[in-house]
Amino acid sequence: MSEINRAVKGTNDVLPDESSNWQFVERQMLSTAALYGFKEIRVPVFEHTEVFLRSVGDTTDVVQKEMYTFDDKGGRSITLRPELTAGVIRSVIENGLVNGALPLKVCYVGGCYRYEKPQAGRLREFHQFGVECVGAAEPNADAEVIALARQVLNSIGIDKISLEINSIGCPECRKEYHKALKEYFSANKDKLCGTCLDRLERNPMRILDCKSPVCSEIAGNAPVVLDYLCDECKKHFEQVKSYLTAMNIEYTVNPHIVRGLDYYTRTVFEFVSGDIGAQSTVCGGGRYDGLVAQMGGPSVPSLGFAMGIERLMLVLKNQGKELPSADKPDLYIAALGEKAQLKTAELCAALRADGFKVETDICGRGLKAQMKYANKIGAKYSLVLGDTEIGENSASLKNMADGEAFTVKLDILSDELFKIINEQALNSLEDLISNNL
RNA sequence: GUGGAUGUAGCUUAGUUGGUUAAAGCGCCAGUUUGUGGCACUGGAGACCGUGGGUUCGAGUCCCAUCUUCCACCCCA
Repeated sequence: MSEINRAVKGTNDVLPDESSNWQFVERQMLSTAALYGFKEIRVPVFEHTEVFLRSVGDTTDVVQKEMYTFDDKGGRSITLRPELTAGVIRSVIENGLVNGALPLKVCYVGGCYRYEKPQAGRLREFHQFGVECVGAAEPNADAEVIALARQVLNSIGIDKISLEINSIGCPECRKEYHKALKEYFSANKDKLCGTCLDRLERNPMRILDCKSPVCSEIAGNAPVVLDYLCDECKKHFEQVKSYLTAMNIEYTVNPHIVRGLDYYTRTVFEFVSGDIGAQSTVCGGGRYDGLVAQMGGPSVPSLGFAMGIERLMLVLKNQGKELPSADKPDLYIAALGEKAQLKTAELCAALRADGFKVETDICGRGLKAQMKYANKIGAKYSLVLGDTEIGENSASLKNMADGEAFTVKLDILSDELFKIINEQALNSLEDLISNNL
């Protein structure tokens, strides 16, 4: 296949049969967020490159080797967003939203772009749902945001998933911890793998995450962050845990979870699934108290999370979960002949104006083919219209599920159908029929 | 960026030691007495065998390159 009919590497189409799943999931996300007072914000897919350098961090892999960056025709350096927090915070600052009522609670759904090597659950264009809560420092804010994530997952049918939390402290206590880690790992320098030697310089906390057996064994005895937290951070973390318990949210403390973006402080958390391969983090988030100030706004403590929609879809699929399917057509009208087609057009217009999903033949097919089609698309009812029916001003309405048919008058078809379809009035079908006869 | 696997009709696959018009099932379309779907039967359309080179009288089958997809590392959602 040539390039013209092939999607770009690492991108995915959402096909007609899948789109209702996406619509369902996104609807659940936004409406669940609304329960907690989060309103949707929509920001551009691209930003000045500087926005990401400042927020995500210029030493991170995301910035160093995964961004789609280019100069536009005006000579600006532009980057397709690799995540949404940066752009959202930029917008919050630019539009002065921090001057309004705090906390500011916003949520978003949108595509992100990262030049990565695709694998299970990892794409170059992927979609995230996330929230940002700006201006809340208290530990119950952390718990509330985590609770929201949990409820979103539940609302789309994901229950088998675990929550891991950790605190990576504030910049003050993290300095101490880094020092301790460096000392510890330097002592074992000769045993560490190549990448970890590199990490030792750049970000020693990453070594805790290494999957090489040797490194992880060494990491097992490494100093634990939680032991290095300052009193304030320690207290905050304890309170977050109490709130989670109070809200009946199960969690495990995993001192090895380290988020990859520079802006995190204190609480970090992940929802992890064992059903989708190596890329098992479905939702990641935490507190970023310094970010707003770092991006030129006032100093306001904030936090948030993001979840990968494709990964959620994978979890649902691999766990065998069925989402509510798209609504089927209420009625298919099979029309025979020109006269009937005109009448059908009239009926379709009236019924659709009333909010019914109605389809009819637009391929010039015969009756049998039309009925087959009606069956294929899952129409709940079908109606055959020909010269005879037009002459008698009545036609036979057929329930496609059980084959039951009954007569309806054409001029009041809309009303009758409405009665039938609404409140699954299948039990009152008989009344309807006798009334019509 | 590193490593392993894959690539034949819309989908799932068969194609023997390289040999005449590349198969099957599902799906699609159309028929099986006149105007009623689901079942069954019959027929039809649909593939330059990922792409580009090469070896050969001859390649879907062998070699090289390249791309895609998949899986893992790395990293992250």
